[in-house]
Amino acid sequence: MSDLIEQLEPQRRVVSLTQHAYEQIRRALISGSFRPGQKLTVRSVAAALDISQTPAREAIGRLVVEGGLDSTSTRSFVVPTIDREDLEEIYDLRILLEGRAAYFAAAHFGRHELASLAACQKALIAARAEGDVKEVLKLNEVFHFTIYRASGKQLLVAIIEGLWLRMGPVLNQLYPGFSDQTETLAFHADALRAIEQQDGEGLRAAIQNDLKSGHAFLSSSLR
Amino acid sequence: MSDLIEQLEPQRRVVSLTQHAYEQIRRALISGSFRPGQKLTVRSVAAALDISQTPAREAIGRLVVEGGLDSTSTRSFVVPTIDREDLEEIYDLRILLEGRAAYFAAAHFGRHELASLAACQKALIAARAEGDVKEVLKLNEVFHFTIYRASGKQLLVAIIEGLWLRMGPVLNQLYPGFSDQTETLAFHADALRAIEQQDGEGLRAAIQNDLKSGHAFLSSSLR
DNA sequence: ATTGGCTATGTGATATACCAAATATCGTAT
DNA sequence: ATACGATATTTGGTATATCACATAGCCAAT
Repeated sequence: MSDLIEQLEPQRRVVSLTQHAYEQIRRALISGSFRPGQKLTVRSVAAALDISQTPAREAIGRLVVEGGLDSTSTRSFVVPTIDREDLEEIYDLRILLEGRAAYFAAAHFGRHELASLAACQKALIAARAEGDVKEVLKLNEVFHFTIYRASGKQLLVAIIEGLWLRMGPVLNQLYPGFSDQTETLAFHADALRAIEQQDGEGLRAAIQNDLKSGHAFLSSSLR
Repeated sequence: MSDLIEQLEPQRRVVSLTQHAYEQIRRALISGSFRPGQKLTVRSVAAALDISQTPAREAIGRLVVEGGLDSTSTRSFVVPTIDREDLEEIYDLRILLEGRAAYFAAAHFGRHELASLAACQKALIAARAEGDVKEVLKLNEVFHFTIYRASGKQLLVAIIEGLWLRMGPVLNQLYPGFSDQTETLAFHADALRAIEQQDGEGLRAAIQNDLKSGHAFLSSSLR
């Protein structure tokens, strides 16, 4: 009897429309699908996702408190524009926090996770060779967060996600050049080596070097 | 003509009901007015604030994405319960980030801000003497955030606020003892001295010592 | 051609009705 | 008395109507 019960499917949890809309917009922001300054209206989001205004409005409101969207004092919502000062503060924190997550992750990596990380790096190299910028950015994200999540520090990872959320739109502006950077691959290789040796400080350094090179590129690109 | 225009009031901006509800609940959470495990329903919030369900629901949803409330898989919202592991991670990050904000703040303090900070400390001593725990917690918050905001790092301060949001409910559990701690006052005095001398490292140390003593207390209290 | 105002339209905010699912209540059968 | 099941109630989720305000476009008057 209990065997049968174990097998039964627990009735697929249909995620709420609000949650779905929230995740869709959030993902689009992180992946740089939106342009800074782009305007969003409740009705346009509702229409695009074929839902009513209530869940669309809730999703937008949630992103506003996270800083993923701005609520202009006038009546509309826009994708935030990042100025140089913002960029400096974001990268300061990214270097600090992502470095920290990487440090803790080194001790927790299993064989399986390391293998999937190596596969990710391989795919990233291939995507870059093909000039598939969208894919490069996506795989870069997977690479980094695979490491961060291995730290086991959920709160830390959540904060880092919030920083990527704010970064996303600038990638839209700049990613044709951003994804072309060659140093990234070398730093990722350093990271893989550090993980194999369970070298926390080495992993921290590799990740921080990766971020610093990205920062240098964006900083010079941003006028 | 332009003089007159300067003087005109820009028509006071009535904050939306959603925003108001959000701020009310958030403040209640940070100040420890809610008990961990306490249940919130959309209708009860709407009734308490005398608003309809829509803004109440939006306010709750926003706090859920911030981690200030939990959305139990079943249909209801609860004030999160913090376990020991959560507490450790929160304090790790608080010590890191609040220390950092304090460090940057030391260089930016003006005469005026220092005076108001000293006044805050004086009030805190008085409130503690009277055993007014609510007031002690409130003034302690003002003291800390006056420093953090002086750093000029808006994003950093926002992240720190998010950590206080998660801390709030445990204060409810424990604050009778928490607000009785005597070390806090000494560390605050250290902080004031460090600010006078524009000693960033000293200010960082003072704040971190304050947090560490609080952590030690909570950690031993939490079973 | 410029200025002023009127109108139409778009938009966020709120209230409310309704639904489905979860929970609570209560009665019945053994 | 206890366990089970049917019914009632609560509750979150969604859609929609309505309101107030902002913006844009247009027209007329000077």
